[in-house]
Amino acid sequence: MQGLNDRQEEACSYVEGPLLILAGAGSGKTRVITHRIAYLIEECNVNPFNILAITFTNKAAKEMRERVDNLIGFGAESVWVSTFHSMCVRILRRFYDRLGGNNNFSIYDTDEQKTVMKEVLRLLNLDPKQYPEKKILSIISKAKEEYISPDDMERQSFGNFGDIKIAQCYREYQKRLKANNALDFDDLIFKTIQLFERHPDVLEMYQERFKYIMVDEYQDTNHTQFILVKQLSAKYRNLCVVGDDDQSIYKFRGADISNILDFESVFPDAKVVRLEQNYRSTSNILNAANAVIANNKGRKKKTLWTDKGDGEKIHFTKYENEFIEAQRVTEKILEINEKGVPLSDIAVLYRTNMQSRVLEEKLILTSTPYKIYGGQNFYGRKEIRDIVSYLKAIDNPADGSSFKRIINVPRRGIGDTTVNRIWDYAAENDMSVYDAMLMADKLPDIKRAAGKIGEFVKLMEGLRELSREGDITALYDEIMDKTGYKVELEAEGTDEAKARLENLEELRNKIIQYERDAEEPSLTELLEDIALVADVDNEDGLEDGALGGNGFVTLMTLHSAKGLEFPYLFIVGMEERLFPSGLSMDSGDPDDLEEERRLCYVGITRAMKELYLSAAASRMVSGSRIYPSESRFIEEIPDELIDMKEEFPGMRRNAFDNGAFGGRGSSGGYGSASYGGGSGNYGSSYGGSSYGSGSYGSGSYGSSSGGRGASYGGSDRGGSGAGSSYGSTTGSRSRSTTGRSAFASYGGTNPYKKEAPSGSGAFTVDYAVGDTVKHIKFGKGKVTELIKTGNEYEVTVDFDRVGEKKMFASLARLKKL
DNA sequence: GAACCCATCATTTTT
DNA sequence: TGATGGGTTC
Repeated sequence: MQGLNDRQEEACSYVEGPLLILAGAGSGKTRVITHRIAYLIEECNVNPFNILAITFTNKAAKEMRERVDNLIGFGAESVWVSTFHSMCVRILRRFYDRLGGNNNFSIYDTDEQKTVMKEVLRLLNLDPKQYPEKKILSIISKAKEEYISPDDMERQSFGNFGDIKIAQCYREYQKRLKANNALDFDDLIFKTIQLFERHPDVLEMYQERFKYIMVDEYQDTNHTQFILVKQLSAKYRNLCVVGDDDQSIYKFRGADISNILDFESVFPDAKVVRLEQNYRSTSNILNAANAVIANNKGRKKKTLWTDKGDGEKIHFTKYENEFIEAQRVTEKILEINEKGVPLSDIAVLYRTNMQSRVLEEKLILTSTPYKIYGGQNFYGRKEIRDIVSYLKAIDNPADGSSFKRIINVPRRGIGDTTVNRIWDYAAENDMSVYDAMLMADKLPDIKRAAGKIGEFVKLMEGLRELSREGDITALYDEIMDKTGYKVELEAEGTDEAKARLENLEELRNKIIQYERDAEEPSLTELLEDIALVADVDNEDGLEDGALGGNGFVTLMTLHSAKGLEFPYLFIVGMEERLFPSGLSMDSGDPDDLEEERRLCYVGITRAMKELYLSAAASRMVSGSRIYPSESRFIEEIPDELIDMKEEFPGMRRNAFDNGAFGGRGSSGGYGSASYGGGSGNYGSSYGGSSYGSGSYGSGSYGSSSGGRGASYGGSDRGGSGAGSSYGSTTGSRSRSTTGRSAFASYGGTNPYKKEAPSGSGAFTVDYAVGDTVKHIKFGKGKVTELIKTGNEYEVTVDFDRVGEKKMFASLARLKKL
């Protein structure tokens, strides 16, 4: 086992019996797992067929698959590398009938769950205001994660009225799912456990198959996943779990940290190996992370170390507000980039998605290519969901949720009333909605719409007929064609419609690709892939810079950064009540705060070379301006590791030229003076010498404080300088990433927004002089002037209400009328 | 069935 | 502030 340190080697060669590998951040965890698999096969003569490696995300599974294949070569393909969920689907597709189900079940996502829950609420005559489906679903999900059945729940309610109602919803929901021949995500695990419990022969078959089991990211497992692992490993007891309790950050979605903390009491003969040597960060960064996490009580003690040098100190700067914070972070990024660091080596992390917005604005302004991770994914888009629903309805005629989605899309004159009548009838008679539709003309009160239903059924029958031929691409084309979906979008002709058509074309490509790559393509399996693989787009993004390009800056939440690393890292918004979040502080459960601290630990340990932390002295939150103090996590970093600064408007130049002023804890004097009574009217206190006057003027951020007139009048330091130097390089790259995903973000509000294609500095407008446009704040107006300046447009609009305004097109977000 | 208006509500997210 | 969803109106 070349290239492994002693601890890593120990972890790899301990193969019999339970083993807990406590793998600190950056300690070469994946390496250990893959090498351990290799060791099992090559040194212990274990048949690869008998090895199971479970991960959490598809991405991780894919990565591990590749690494195992590379390391082992022949025979590697028989190792099962899988996520919990896809493993369970595979098992249930074979044996769900043993539980009285249909092996051809559909998998429901949150949207479809909501549809079902809405029906349940209607059926039980519950007020959706009192029982919001989202809340009920989350309670049910929690129950399922704890392996609690509807009966258990009712028993545990001890007569509490509300609880009983929820238990009833739970029972009815399961009933409706069953009628739809569908399972939700939690069911996948739940039903597998149930299958194993009720059918020991099936369990034993899998126990024989999986003699050696490895679970990655064990700190993220929930209770049912724990049960499942325990069941599978009960016979041979060769269970190796790998994780880091300090990186447990998913309690809110059911992760149970006690799984890892109590591993040794559940398996008293377990061996524990700690991987504490970090290969990622400088020792300053590491020591800061160690110091922060040391404040947590419930943890397995671990101290990361490295033989790398100290490196630079961690930088912390407190800025006046979130705009300046974003501004300065952007400038700093460009500064680092100019030294030859590709943008892909730089990331900005934040606690909440909302914080990305202001950063985005500054990055657009400076034409800095960026990419936001998180938010809406490809399969979440309306048009994709629509067509996928057609496919699902064809594949599984019992799938009521999918039918509900498409029955009137495109419009075919089947209204809610008709739909409700059919659905009610189906529920009352315990039949599928499709069967109810088949006899629509016999249903009471449906006479008028019966003909339309008949046509729809005929359409679906035709498509199902075609689907039997097995050519999914042809089926897709027929759906687009025969339903009129394509024609409708084409007729619309808007940019949005065009973008939707492009997305659908992308879906078609994915289908073609699937049919080409799959061993035995089937509609069922395709839909399964779609259900279980949330986002296919994110894959290539991060490595762009590694290919020699400049790449783009990565923006993401601290959560999504887990498992990644960046040479230059910014964490913004280090403020009390933002990070740690206010909710975690108020919850009363001290572990919530500890989880925030773990999140901070995860954040810090993402940094390899340099770490820039920042906070804003004032920030807009939920519509009002607040004045947070800096995060306790900053205080927890030892003085000698961190370089503390404050930059405030009046002293701005000093702050900038002289570097630090005021040591820690000196925040009192500065800034507070300039905030007057805290009325949010900070605008007047700066805009002084060093900054172009209109930089933060009214129009752009909508702060109604008049006075400045045209927004962004002056030239912005970072803006003009960087704009020209980055414009050309970025323009050419935008397309090269992944085509469609060249758009700046999947998240945000409008995935089709024309502005700000990441990577391409080229911003385009769809209006011209003379057009009537609408501004979100100023209302309607006429474009009187449109000047292209570099990558931007300066647009002048004569508004009906407020007169003439000059603004940057990328920020004004004008809509052509 | 679409266009508006008002109220409400605002962590983190994968499968 | 702003997005979103429900309800109302034409």
